[in-house]
Amino acid sequence: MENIEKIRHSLAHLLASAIMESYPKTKLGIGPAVENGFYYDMELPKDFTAEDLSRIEARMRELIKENQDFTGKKVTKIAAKKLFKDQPYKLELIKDIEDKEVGTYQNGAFLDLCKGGHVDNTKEIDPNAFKLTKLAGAYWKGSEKNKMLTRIYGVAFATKQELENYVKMQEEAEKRDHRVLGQKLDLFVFSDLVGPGLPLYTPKGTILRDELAGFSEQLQKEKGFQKVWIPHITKIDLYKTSGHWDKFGDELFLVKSQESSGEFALKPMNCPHHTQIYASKPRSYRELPLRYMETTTCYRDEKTGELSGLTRVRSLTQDDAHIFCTMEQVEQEFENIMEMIKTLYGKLGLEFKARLSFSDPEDPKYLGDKANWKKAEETLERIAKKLGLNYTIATGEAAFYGPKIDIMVIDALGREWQCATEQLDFVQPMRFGLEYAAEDGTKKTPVMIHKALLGTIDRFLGVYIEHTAGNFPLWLAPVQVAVIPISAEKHSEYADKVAKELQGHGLRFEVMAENESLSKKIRQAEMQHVPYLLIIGDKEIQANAVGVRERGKGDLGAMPVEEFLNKVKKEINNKS
RNA sequence: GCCACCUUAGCUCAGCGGCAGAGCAUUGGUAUCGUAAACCAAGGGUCCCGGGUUCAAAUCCCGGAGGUGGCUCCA
Repeated sequence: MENIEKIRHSLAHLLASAIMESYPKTKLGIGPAVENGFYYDMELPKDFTAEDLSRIEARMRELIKENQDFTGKKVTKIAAKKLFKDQPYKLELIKDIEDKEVGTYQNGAFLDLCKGGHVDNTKEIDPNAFKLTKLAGAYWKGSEKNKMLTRIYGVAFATKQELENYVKMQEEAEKRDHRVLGQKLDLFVFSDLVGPGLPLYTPKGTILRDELAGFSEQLQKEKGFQKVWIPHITKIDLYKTSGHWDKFGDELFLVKSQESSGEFALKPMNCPHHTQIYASKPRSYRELPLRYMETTTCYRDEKTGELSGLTRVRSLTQDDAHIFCTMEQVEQEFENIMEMIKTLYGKLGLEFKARLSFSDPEDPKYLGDKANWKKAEETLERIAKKLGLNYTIATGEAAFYGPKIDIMVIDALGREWQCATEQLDFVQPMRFGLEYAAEDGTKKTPVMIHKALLGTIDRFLGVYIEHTAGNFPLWLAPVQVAVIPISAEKHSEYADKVAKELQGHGLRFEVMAENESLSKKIRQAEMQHVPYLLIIGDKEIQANAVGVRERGKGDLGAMPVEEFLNKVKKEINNKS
């Protein structure tokens, strides 16, 4: 075990020590080390406040300075049950342990049930390199059927400097928060009348969505994907057949017809609809692969507490596609998709790695026979190796109908986000009775591949806003050029002439002709992260030029309008 | 959905039992300005909603909605 992990784990014990001193009736759950720190779950005898938190934190510092030893001791389960007779959660843990003996650790007056992994003495802990950060609720043993305990989180590092770096990083992340930037840059809004988790996109936000979706569609068309269109509601019978009704029935938005019988639902995904286009007529092997794509919105009745900005919404738009093909074609199709993903994320300046999301053989939620699952998972891993993907395997992360290659995007702050996905599905073609006539004249079941390049556009936009901190590349920027006449009176006419040229070349621009100082207009445009500002004054009019200022680079000096147009057109075409 | 906290002008926030406030933004006026905030003035409020306590509630209590951080879930 790494030393920092020992420090974090030891701090969890010290947290419990300090708590037990103040509130001896507290029932302790578990207290492990986690990424960047530690936590302890407990049932406290009183409501805990932020002031209590800082008091406990101060007490922990004192305990550290006492240079307490951590001493481990194995005891029999019977002895342990006596030691922890007032701790019902610990007793439950002891019951679950299969060995005859269990580990205990003592520091100061506090004894905890624990299998070890501590520092030898608290003097190894820097009292200024940790902080209690927040109070949260957490279900006992992670199951929502169990009681909710209070979880106290702390962050901890080996040195004060590392803690300060971490805090700085958090502050940077806060500044980039897409919910904050979404408002500052006027990209999307929410309305209490429309409802939670239902973002409304402003004209500027819609440009971003359209440009991203357009790029994705362009890549797909080049690979032989055909655009289709499906209605956003369906009879629920569709999902009873697909298997989604059983898995996700309680997360469907139900729609009631007042004119006919039968229940309807807003579509929470598109694959079942797409199967019905495939199933509309007899298919031959000669038609395969059939690739249906669509940028379309789905609706999921997510629990309100799970909603968050654009990253978790109730109306989500996917650049979705479903490929119907033979088993032999699977590999080539996956390669095509991966090629699109590489191009897309390459142009967007995002690193990524792959996660093979496989089934958990112990979990009954996965439909279809085990042999097929095994075959599908082996196929995916073979493809991942062949494509030289940097991948990890995640057991229990598969969809209920098949395993996936999930693409984890790494943003500018090093955080990982699941975006693109490609999934192999043997289950739905079977359940919908899909067929094609094979070369030998027999009827065979096609394989289905689900793919999304951006994933959910809303979510991707949230990630991308934070990745770029709102500094979108020129081809995406809602306003690409701001034309700023120094004097509204004297220079507006020429500014309008320049604007007309920009318009003629399909550029998105704004003329800032308000009666304000040049500095103020530059400040406004810079705060909106406009990539290029064209300053227009007497000098420019005389030289038939524009004064170019580039975002983040400052004044580039004057250049003829023609030269500027060529420069930006090149930049846009290259998506650089 | 569960636990904790939060909600005052378009935005960021102060006020915390006794007259509803500031900065920015908006509108009007003056200045016509060379690379990140000119000056003056005015308008703008269901203090999230509903109920209760009180002579008196933005302020205290209860319920609800929305948000934030977690938990659970994520086709």
